[in-house]
Amino acid sequence: MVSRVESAAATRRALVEAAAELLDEGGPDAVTLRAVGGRAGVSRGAPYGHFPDKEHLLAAVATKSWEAVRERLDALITDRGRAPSERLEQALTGLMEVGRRHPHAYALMFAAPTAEHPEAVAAVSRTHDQFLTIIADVIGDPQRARPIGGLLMSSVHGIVAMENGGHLTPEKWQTTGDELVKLLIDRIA
Amino acid sequence: MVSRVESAAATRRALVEAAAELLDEGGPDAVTLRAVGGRAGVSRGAPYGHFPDKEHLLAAVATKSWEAVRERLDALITDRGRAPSERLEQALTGLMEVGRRHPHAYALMFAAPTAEHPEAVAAVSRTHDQFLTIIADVIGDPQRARPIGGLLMSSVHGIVAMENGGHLTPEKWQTTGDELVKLLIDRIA
DNA sequence: GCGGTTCATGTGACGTTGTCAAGTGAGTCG
DNA sequence: CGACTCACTTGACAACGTCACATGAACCGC
Repeated sequence: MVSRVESAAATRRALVEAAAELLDEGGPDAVTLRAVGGRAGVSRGAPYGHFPDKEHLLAAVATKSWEAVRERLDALITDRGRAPSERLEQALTGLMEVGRRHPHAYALMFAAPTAEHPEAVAAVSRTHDQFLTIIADVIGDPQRARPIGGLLMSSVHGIVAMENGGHLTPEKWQTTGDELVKLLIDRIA
Repeated sequence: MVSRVESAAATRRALVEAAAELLDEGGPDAVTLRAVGGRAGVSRGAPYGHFPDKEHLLAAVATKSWEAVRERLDALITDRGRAPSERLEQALTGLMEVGRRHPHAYALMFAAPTAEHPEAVAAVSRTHDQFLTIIADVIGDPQRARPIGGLLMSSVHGIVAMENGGHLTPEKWQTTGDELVKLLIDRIA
């Protein structure tokens, strides 16, 4: 019923999910290989059968998070019932939502992926491509869409990062992240 | 000549500087209390005479970095030889420059300062105020300057963060961080 | 000057962490 | 059914943050 390779793949999935859960619940310090193994139902050394080191496990978590965002964008692109501008707004606010709901995982997604994690780099690239697809539908010229897309992506990320870092206090800036995204789309897209 | 409190203050300064140097040179993993003490010329336990724990030492590094940025802005504001718009551009590109030259310290500056570090929060607030001063000189209405300032600050931070994380590749977005800052100022300020 | 006090620093120790090497046992195949 | 494979367990080690205690020089009242 459960072949050996299937159970190995299941363990790998369980390890990544356990790491993601621990990251969500307790931040980076809570992600211990011992805790990850424990939650996944294996021992502390088991992860080394699936990942060369802790960094690669975290890269797998980042990859999974990026893939989840990409799937949201896929659904958005497939849904032909919405106007392009509406899709763009939903794409950007969707990213902000992820950053708010899973701040630590979000920070991990935007941390520098060392060149030793090609799968993470590929997942980021695929997701960015979907962003560009959505943006190009709003901006007619696909040549102009790329820099505009870079600015939108960077700006929204900055807003989320400032929010999560506690640097975007309403008292200081007299505004909120949501308002800034609206203002951004208004001025840029 | 060197009183006891003076030498203690000097040691504290040396510890913060050593931590900042190690952070620049080897990233967060290189900042161990043993290495910090060693570079500052004291033992591994000496930092505990000046900081309750490692986190507070890092908060002092972040505070110092923010103060350095604020001093740059102070000089920019005092310099009456420049047009307000030029001052704004220099303020934003100056922040980007800091992010490029000291990526790890920059990341530390924008990490979430827990409420237990009021000095760090105060340094951030003071620096943001100077940003707002410069921005208000460009935007006439000081009421409108605050949200605009929040958007500019967040966006530039996002650009720097994307750059440092390797997520702003020219091939993908057909642009650079410098171009995006220019585009941002053009559209927003 | 001088004895007692204060306090920054040095040192030994402990629990935890990431990591590796050796061992183990269940699943797999001829 | 026997030998092999391979994911997993366990023991061990160095490094880390942190604490308790020891030390010695700078300070202060006399």
